[in-house]
Amino acid sequence: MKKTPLVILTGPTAVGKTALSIELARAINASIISADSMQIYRGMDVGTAKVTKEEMQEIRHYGIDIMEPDVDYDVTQFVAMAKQAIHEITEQGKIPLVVGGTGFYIQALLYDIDFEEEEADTALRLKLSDIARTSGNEVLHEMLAAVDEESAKAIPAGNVKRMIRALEYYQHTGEKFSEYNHRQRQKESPYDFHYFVLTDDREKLYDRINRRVDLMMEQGICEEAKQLYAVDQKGEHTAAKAIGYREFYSYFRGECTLEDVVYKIKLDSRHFAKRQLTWFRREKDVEWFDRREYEDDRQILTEMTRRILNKA
RNA sequence: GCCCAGUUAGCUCAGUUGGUAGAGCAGCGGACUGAAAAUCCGCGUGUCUCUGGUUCGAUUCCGGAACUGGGCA
Repeated sequence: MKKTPLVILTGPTAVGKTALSIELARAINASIISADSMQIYRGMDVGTAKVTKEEMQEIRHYGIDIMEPDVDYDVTQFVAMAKQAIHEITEQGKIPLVVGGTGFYIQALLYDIDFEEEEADTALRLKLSDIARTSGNEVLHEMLAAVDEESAKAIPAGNVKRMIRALEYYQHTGEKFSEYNHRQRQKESPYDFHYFVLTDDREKLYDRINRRVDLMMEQGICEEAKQLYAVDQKGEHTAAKAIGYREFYSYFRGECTLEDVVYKIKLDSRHFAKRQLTWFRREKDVEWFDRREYEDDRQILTEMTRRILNKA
């Protein structure tokens, strides 16, 4: 059977994915699926640099504004949503275009990672994180080593979150997490895809990030953060972990100045962009588009379109 | 003009009882398969302001200069 075509457009925060994605969607007759872990939340617009209605034009967007910030979302929900959207878009004779900076989501979708086995076990996660807090990370690490040596070797004792997931998986399935991972890694993508990663000179990227944060301040990111804070004062939900929002928490509590907040948002965004780049560098089959090698978006667009249509 | 303090990594600063130096932050690299904008791991050579002197040896002690801050006129 012929594989479903799929185009991915990603890259670090602030490289200019959004503007290009609209142009690309028009050029290849696509609908867009957002692969962004924070743009799914309503009321978080300027801080997530969300596409506006005007920017969208006539292009249909999936996966934006589908959750309230006090409800948690995760990869499994993303994959389910995206698969449904791909089906729908393909039925219409259009190409699904995945756009967003959440590499983990893209990976899970692209290789159709199997998440069926169980529901997230919040109670167990809490219990395990309690153990780490009261008895120390080493105890958790030893627990993991006892059932899954390979995972214990791969996950440092400092990384409580990943130790918890490995233990959770083992408890629920009786299979070692490392074995499961190994199995998933073998998977071949069910899609006939292009994995475009947009990048740029590091200094230019950081400049753009810094300037964009200043702009966000003018556009009312503070008000949005205030609303989020009102809903989730403790910052327990995933949405409250978003860069551009979480930095306001200490300000609202009177622990720092607004200047400190701006500095921190810029810093966190730069660190984030760097992590994204690390992620994409490791991914297989990506096609890099370095802005330094092209004169403008027009040229990049032409080249992307050429590659997509040549294959089809 | 005089007196005091300072000048060490991109930034803030430690330190060397004289044997050419180290933290935090920044920056850089990496991991990641149900929290992922999350979480975690790793990487520190720099004219120790310049210039004379003492010394086997000075970033460290002494003299001078420059710059910065504070004080007195």
